Amino acid sequence: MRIGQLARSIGVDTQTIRFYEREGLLPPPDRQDNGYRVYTERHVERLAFIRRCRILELSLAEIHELQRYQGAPHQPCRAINTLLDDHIAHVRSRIIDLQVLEKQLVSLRASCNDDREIEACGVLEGLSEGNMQQ
Amino acid sequence: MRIGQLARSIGVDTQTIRFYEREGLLPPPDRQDNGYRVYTERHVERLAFIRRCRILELSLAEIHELQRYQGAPHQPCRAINTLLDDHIAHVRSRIIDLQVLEKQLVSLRASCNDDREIEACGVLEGLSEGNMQQ
DNA sequence: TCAAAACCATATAGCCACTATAAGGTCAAT
DNA sequence: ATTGACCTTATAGTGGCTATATGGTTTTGA
Ligand SMILES: [Zn+2]
Ligand SMILES: [Zn+2]
Ligand SMILES: [Zn+2]
Ligand SMILES: [Zn+2]
Repeated sequence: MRIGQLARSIGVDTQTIRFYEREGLLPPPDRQDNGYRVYTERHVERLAFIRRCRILELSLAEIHELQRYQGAPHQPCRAINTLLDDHIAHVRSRIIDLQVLEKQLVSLRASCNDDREIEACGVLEGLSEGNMQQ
Repeated sequence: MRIGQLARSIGVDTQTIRFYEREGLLPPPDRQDNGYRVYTERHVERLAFIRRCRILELSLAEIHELQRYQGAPHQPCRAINTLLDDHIAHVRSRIIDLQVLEKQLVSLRASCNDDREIEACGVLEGLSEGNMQQ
């Protein structure tokens, strides 16, 4: 299986596959005589794993860590669960930040209707005056 | 006022100020004979404006656009309000994405307790099998 | 008085996870 | 013979900074 077929089967760009190889997330495949990469079923699974992690917005570093754990199957799995807990905490904290942000933005937006001159725009005034909490 | 004092008064790094100047968000200040930048009260206000926008996570491009509007004070302000509406829409859509993500992560986490070998880790299994929606 | 500390300058590279572009080699079908 | 689809490497760009290197200037104080 060549790179284009692998890319289509998983739904990523060929560039991304080469990028993962450079980053050490995908093992370097064998090459044909002409230099073309040849992938196996293992590469397909490995790439699918990476993509599932990325959909969950795990970082490449976190994925790398998970791959290291996979290499030591008889260790306790607590580190993996902790990694996920930390990631969940990041996501939750980001949600809260954005919810605060949304409130501020909505309140700012409420300070203007659409029928003013820029000079009198409530939004621009709100941004220009220092009445912002934090 | 030199760059360090400006930086401290607003709470940014001097590098950031030079960066904003390069990006065209802060007008280039006058220079002393030794080449040091000299800022005025206008620069302070302009930098404070940028930072308030950044706290609301407006992009530098959006801030640039707002600054262009400020230069045409007798135009109608609808474009500004629309810019903010679009930004609010981005934020809301990101919140929803992250909430979906959080649910998926929590459900994945629930598939493992802390007392297994990596081989049997529910989290790793969940990531390795293709049972993910989307 | 003179050296250290604090400040300023520019240029360059790194962060993250890709994405885009350039310039070219390989292969099958028309 | 040429098109088109595919493959290769190398390099640069995205955003919004932040860090580092290297060197000039000013201020402080022993
Ligand atoms: Zn994470
Ligand atoms: Zn308005
Ligand atoms: Zn926006
Ligand atoms: Zn586990």
